[in-house]
Amino acid sequence: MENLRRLLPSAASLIVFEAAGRHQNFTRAANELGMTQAAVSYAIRGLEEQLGVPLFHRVHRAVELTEAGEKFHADVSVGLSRIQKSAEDIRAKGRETNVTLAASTAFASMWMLPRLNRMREDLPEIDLRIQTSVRDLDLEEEPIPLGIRGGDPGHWPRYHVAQLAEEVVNAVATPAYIEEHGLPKTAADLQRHNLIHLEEPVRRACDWTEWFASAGLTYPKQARRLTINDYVLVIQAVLAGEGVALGWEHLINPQIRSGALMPVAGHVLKTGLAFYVVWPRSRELNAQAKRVRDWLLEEGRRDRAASGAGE
Amino acid sequence: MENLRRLLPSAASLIVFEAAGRHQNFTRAANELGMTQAAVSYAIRGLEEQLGVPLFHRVHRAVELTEAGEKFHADVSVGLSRIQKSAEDIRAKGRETNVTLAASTAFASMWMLPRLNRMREDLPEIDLRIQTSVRDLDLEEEPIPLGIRGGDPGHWPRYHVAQLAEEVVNAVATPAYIEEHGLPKTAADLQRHNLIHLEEPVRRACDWTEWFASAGLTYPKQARRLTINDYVLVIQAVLAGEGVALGWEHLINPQIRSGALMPVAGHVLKTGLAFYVVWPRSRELNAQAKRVRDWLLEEGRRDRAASGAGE
DNA sequence: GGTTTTCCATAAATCATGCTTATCGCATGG
DNA sequence: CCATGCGATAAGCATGATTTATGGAAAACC
Repeated sequence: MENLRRLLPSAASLIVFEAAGRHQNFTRAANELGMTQAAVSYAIRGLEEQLGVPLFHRVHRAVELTEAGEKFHADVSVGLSRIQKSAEDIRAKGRETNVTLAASTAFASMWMLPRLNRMREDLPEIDLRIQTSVRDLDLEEEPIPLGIRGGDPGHWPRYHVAQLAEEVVNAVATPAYIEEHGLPKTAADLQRHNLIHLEEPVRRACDWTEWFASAGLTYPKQARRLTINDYVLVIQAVLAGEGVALGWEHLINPQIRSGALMPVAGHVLKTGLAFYVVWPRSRELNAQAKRVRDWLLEEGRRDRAASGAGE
Repeated sequence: MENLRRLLPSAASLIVFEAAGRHQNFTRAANELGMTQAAVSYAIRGLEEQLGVPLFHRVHRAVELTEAGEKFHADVSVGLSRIQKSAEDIRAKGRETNVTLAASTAFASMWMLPRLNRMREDLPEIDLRIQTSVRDLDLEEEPIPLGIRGGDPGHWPRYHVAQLAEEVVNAVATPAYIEEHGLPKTAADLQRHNLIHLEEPVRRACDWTEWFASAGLTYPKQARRLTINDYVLVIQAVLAGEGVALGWEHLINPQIRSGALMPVAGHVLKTGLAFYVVWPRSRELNAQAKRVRDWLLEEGRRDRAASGAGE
């Protein structure tokens, strides 16, 4: 196989030839390509010299492909169109401005939502789309580059992971509730309060039993028990003054900082697990997704710093 | 569909990319292409800017294709190799130096053979191959660009034709024969001579009957009759002093000029037909075949001029 | 039939881009 | 720790692509 560069030193003339052959007319080809007729003539002549064979008959005031030109044109068309299509696909993909993030409704509404404005400021050209679902999606199957997951990364060997926040579980209530029912100073105090339960149907979430256990207590049998199957609704119930619930620190930090919620009982549960930004190893993040990922992680760091400073 | 030239202004970088992707190594690609590593780096960077997507990971002291690069490389490889193959085919065909000419054995040995040296001088780089056959070949079926035919071009509408020589039929003998048997001054004289007959099995050829008729005579019943089925052998028989035969002027001109044969009886038959160089309309002559055709025609003109001057 | 139009080819001049040279940086491995 | 290997980068250059300007020839038009 000959060296392609020696065979076709002026690859650009292939493009010219393709257009010229298609039109069988140099002037029109020149128009299409945004160049002059003379340049087309020059390019074709060069190609003919390279190949040692005329590609066009010059006849009347027109040109038409020779037999060799016809054949070559067919092949060049096919070859170039394949390359062109590929280039267009790649460019289109590179230009895509939307990045989809798979997350739980809790994360979406309690972590992302308060930060969307900031994100719009930092990454104005990125169109973030949040895909919420009841169970963690398999990103390898979905056309989704990024996800948020809580748990043990050892269970997701097919994903890259970057930690966003530790799993820290607080008992929280509103100032109004505390005013009415008194402040539970210890975990033991809490056993007399209205505890709101999350019954997460799919994802793992710690419950009061676990929380009390971590405080060295057992979960109190209690009459006034409210169970809700959605974390967002649990927090809304707390905000409505219905009682005390467990809240993931990274999700309720904004409300704690604003004073809407207060941690109570002086005990937190650190499960040793964490929440992660994840993306499949099988694909590559495009530039935009990378920026979103980095922004999320940076935001996580900012949040930790803010909490740390606040303590 | 976007303008390909805007999409890929530097088409040459495709070739560079193909090599670089194949080697996954810029330095080696540069070697293969006969350029410097810097140029490869530059070309790839340009392509990446065009596409808006990195094509290679720069890692350690190496590069490897990104996902996008991988895909693009596959398409570029296929596309370019198709074009390359086509270009190679065309070049090979253009470089072919052999030209085949289909002709009768008579034309081959009596017209071409004496001129081969001259042709080798005039067209030294062309390797002429003469294909002789008993019947005129169908050049559209055979991979033969040029042929020699005698007859009426109206019968070959699918061929381009260019006249090489009129059909002029002479009665000829050797000086030795004339010395021995006396010079036939008229056609009538010939009726007492040893007439050698050609019995052409396939191609049309005029015979003594026709010749005498054109002279206003009838073919003489004659005892000493020699019939040969090959024109070359007929002439050889004449040269051997066996008698008088009919000879196509354009074929025996060399011998007439050299004195080896002499036209006798003061009568020639012009049939109104002619001999032609022919080539099929369905294909195009390549450059070499054209040169051979033009040389043949020029040689025909030279021959006529020489005969005309000689008269 | 002459004039105009419409093609392509060609020559000269210009411009730009692709390429080279030279150098640096960085990571690896002896 | 230095040598080696490989890429990136910057600056300058040269070639080749492109333009402008012109000519020619066939066809179309009046």
